[in-house]
Amino acid sequence: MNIYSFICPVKPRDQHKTAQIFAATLLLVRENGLSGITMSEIAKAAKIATGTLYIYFENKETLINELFTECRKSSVAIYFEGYHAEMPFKEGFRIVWNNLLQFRIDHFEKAVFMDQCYHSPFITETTKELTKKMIHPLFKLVETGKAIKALKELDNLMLLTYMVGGINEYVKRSKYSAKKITKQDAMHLFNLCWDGIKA
Amino acid sequence: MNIYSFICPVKPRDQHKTAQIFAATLLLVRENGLSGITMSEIAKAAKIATGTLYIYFENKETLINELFTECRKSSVAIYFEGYHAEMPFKEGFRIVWNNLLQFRIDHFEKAVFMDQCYHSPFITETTKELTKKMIHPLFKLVETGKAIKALKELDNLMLLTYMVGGINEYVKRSKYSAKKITKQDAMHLFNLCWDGIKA
DNA sequence: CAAATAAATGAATAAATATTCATTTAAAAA
DNA sequence: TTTTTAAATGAATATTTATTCATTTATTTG
Repeated sequence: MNIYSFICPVKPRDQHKTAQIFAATLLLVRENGLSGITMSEIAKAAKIATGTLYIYFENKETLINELFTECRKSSVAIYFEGYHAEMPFKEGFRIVWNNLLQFRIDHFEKAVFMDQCYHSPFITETTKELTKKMIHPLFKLVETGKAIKALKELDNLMLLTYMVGGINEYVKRSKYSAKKITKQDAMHLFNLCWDGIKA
Repeated sequence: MNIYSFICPVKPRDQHKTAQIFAATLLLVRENGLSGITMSEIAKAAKIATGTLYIYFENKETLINELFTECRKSSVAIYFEGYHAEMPFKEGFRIVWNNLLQFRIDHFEKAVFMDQCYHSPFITETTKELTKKMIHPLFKLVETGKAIKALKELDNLMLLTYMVGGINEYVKRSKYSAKKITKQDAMHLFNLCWDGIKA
């Protein structure tokens, strides 16, 4: 009997290899779409045998759900880097907004993957609920903004989707036209957003 | 020899049945994602035999490419309904904006399908180029807006993606939370957009 | 070091899915 | 009505892809 049986219900895994598998999957999804990936291709791209994949993940569904959760987690972790509640609201908002943009630029493949997962049959209800909770801090941010009259008194969802939607779409189209997004572009884009949502 | 051999290179098809197939595909993609559809399921949902599907479409790739093109065409056709170049700019812009929103509400399944296709391995370069040209009128619209100093002097892509991205994301999230979008919501959302992009 | 245990392999199998085609049914022409 | 042609069918086949497992390789323990 393994000592982990009591301490940890999950079998310990080589973190490096897990990361390799995740990276390979993201790469392939960006290149071929969620409907274009196969387990053997993932294994090949991760430089492991197909069988090894099944040591790390029970099946394809599990792999995709775990990767989705990991992507959400890592994205939210970045969103609030450098943010402090005591900052003037606009300054804090700009930091979060910039982090949102930067995440999508730096980890485009994660953004693409999460996008694709939205309508996929792979993501389970459990994963959906779990990852929904993770973005709660964003809702809190816009709520604060409304409370101090910095933002328009509108539905949270509306403010957030307008903020996020514009970034998403711009980064997506820019990547496809091989356009590099400059600091100045980012500033202009922020102003578009801010002028729209400020009270 | 069939008279169409010279007049039209494409075999004439029962329009009604083609529409049935398209509708079935859109329904299934909305429900199960692009990676979750099979040819036999499409046939079943369209109430025809699998073999019949292959009379209408050479293969799965062709079916999806033709449907994508059809979705783009029908969307752009709607965008400029009621718009006239002689209108005051903001009025015309509002009409197009509203049509964009309304299309995504009324034909959500088409929006989902097109979204999914973006990163899919099915859509060929030819289709991408073809459909890219179709959205040219939207670029012209924002260009006009800039020319008369109604819109900020920013990159076309930036203005357009910010306009479209917000709508996309809002409709998407609303549908998933089973939220009905009211006329008032639409007005608020328009103001978010307009306040952001106006000069 | 040898023995025992764990991890990795990838060819083989099972399951799912695209595509075909011999046959049937419907429509048009004679 | 009979003959000819076109359209539709869906079971059968081919292909692709998920998953398994007997075997090999690496690691840990005594």
